[in-house]
Amino acid sequence: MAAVSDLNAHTGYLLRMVSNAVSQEFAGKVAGDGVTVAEWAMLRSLYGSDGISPSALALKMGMTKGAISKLAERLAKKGLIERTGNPDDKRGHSLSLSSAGARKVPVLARLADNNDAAFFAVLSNQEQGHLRGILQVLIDRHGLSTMPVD
Amino acid sequence: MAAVSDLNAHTGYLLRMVSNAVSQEFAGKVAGDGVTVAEWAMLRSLYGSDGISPSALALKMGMTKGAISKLAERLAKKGLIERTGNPDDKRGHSLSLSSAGARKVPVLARLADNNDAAFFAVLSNQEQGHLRGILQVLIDRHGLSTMPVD
DNA sequence: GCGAATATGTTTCCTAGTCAACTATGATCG
DNA sequence: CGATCATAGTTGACTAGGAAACATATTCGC
Repeated sequence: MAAVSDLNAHTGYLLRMVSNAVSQEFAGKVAGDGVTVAEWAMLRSLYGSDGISPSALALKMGMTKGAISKLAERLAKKGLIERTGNPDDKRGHSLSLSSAGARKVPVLARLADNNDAAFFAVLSNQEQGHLRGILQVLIDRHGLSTMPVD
Repeated sequence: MAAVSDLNAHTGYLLRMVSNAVSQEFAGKVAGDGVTVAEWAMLRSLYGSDGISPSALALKMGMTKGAISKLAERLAKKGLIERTGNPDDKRGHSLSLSSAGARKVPVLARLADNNDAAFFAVLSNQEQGHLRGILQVLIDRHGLSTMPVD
């Protein structure tokens, strides 16, 4: 083996390549709807968790509260979500989908479904299952599922 | 099935979670050596391709030339690489490791090896092989290996 | 009940990358 | 040869996110 092993040899590196490719492809598809991948993720997270607080959402989405703050700002400006103050705790806010946002989610969800299906279609059903299983093991063992997505 | 399928259900989503986790862990480890993940990737790419042009490197690393330009700027400022003009074609430049940079690569390579091994150690050898195989299929079928890393 | 610790969001500064405009140089073709 | 076209690299405007400082607001301990 070489002293400096091939960068390609790292599984983490392969993972990053593939992950970037999926995301990038999806980014192109949702761009037509005027949203970014991160924005879609937030809209999706709000669907079903309406009225959640920014910090809870940060936990759920695996992002910092600063990032959520800015993301929410952008979505509010686009009229897709609404921010309201909490009367009980004046520090707290509530994030929820606007009606325009709520209408957009199913459309984007369909895009996401299609994108995923198309990208992984080059694998057999068995391989797809294998991949998902292995990823799930990694997620569990590394405690990555801090987010109770549903 | 729900009208809006679970975001967790998308394989691309799982992939992104795991990929981010590996990268982030590695980022923490190389931070002690004063470099970022992107900087390490460039140093590693230069090792063995000394004197490569910025645009060739962009192709190899799957980044835009603008990104390479800025990355090179940072590394040059840290004294880890050197930029020299090309006498034949006054447009072209050559990037190469400085001696300090060359000394740093093996150290970082060892860190990368360890990080990868540790992260995927929760999988059996067979599972690791499976994962790599599947990722390689995805990379091949989607034409992602534009980069002749070696 | 009042001071200290804690929680919530926002803001600022930084890294990181894309895209597109731009500059400078080189190549091609009439 | 010279106009046009192509290529190399840099730069600026922008999106995106993390880390930490910050301003409020709340709660806890005494």
